[in-house]
Amino acid sequence: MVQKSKKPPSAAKIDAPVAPKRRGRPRAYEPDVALGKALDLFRRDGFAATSLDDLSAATGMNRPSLYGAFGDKRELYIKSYQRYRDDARAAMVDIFRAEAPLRERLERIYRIALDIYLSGESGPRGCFTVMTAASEAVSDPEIRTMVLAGLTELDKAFGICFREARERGELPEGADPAALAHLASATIHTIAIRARARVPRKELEAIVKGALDVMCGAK
Amino acid sequence: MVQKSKKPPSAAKIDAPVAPKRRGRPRAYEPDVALGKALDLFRRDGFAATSLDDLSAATGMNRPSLYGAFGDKRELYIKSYQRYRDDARAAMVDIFRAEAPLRERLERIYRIALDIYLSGESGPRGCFTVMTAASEAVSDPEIRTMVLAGLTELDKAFGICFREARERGELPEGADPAALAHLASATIHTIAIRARARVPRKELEAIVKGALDVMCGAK
DNA sequence: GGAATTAAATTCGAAATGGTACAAAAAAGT
DNA sequence: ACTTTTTTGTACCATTTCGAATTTAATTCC
Repeated sequence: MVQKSKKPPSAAKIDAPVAPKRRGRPRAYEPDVALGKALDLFRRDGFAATSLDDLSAATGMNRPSLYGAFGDKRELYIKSYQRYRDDARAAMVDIFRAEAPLRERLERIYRIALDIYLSGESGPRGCFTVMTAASEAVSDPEIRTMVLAGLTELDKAFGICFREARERGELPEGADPAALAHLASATIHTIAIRARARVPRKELEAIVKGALDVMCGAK
Repeated sequence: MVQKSKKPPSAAKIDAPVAPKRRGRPRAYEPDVALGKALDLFRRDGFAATSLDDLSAATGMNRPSLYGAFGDKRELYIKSYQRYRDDARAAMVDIFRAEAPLRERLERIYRIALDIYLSGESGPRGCFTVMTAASEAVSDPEIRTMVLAGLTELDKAFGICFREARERGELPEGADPAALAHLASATIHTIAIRARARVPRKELEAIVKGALDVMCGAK
């Protein structure tokens, strides 16, 4: 116990996630899980219909703590949306990068999408971008930028899929990857909307299958 | 001025829209235009973010009058949505019924859709079904029913288009009208969302063109 | 002209909302 | 033990919100 000085600064950069020995009273919440709860609420009810009291109850943080940790309601909304996009991207990026036949890749993407849209205790939660962020996008430039980034990111990911597939001969020479990508995104959007109207998963899967038949050629 | 009695009751049934000689103080507003103003607000801001004061200001009716004429906020919202669907249907029904080549019919439908989604003084208004009604649909069964009706109505109208086109030989035998109809609806949905994010009309038209190329065969 | 009827306009009230001020609490540093 | 720092928890405030009660105005019927 003689050498009880601070851990060698050489490892300082490495174990950033472990106890940073903060100075004051420790937090009674985990910022990440709290943000997840906030995200759930915003997804279900949208920006305006979600009150700070609701958020406070869901996160277990009282309002001043919420404010201190995330800023005002709008900032919390934006951070929630950021988190949603990060999660969605993380869930899909491996599939988009995978070396697999076009149809299989797309099937896996849509399976993930349906998982995201249909989960939720109090009904299917749909897609944050489609359901609530797009609404705010008209009047809020910052949210609009994020929505646009989300939309084009998806378009591009699909576009790469189709371009690679064409190069591999899975699609006819004349196929237009950009147009197909927009259709693939459109299919994402339509199932997000229908999920929110409680269309059962079976029907959504049928819609996806029909779209895949058109986009990839009938199986 | 001798024969100043009411107009002959024989014409009563015919000119229903003219003065019905109501009993009390006449209305200071036209219910139809007031509902249109309410619709505009709900489309722009959604249900929760639209206050009765906003609605009162926009319609020129004070709150008790609003309440008396349309019921509470939720009823007004539902009536607005009803009105939106009626307007949209009216704008499209002739095109859907028209005797014209598939591609031309679809082009006209999408032109109307873009007109609807992109209009609005304070930014593009998007689609009521997609932007606000679908959000409410999770928790409100009545709204959900209307949303589902709107979605399937569009699917069916597109389905008829594609079925007729196949019968006329405009599509290959193996084409699946139901799947194509879902893609056509999906394209409606995706442009509604993108319009809301202020994607310019030119880009939306390009997306539509690409979708048409895939669905109808490149021109 | 007066009663009846319908709607407008004013006003009220209870609850909820977003945000903040301030004191108490829990930890680390000295 | 005492100070410093950070967070919690309570209470508060001004404003907004939805809804309704009440009064006033405009019209038709008798």
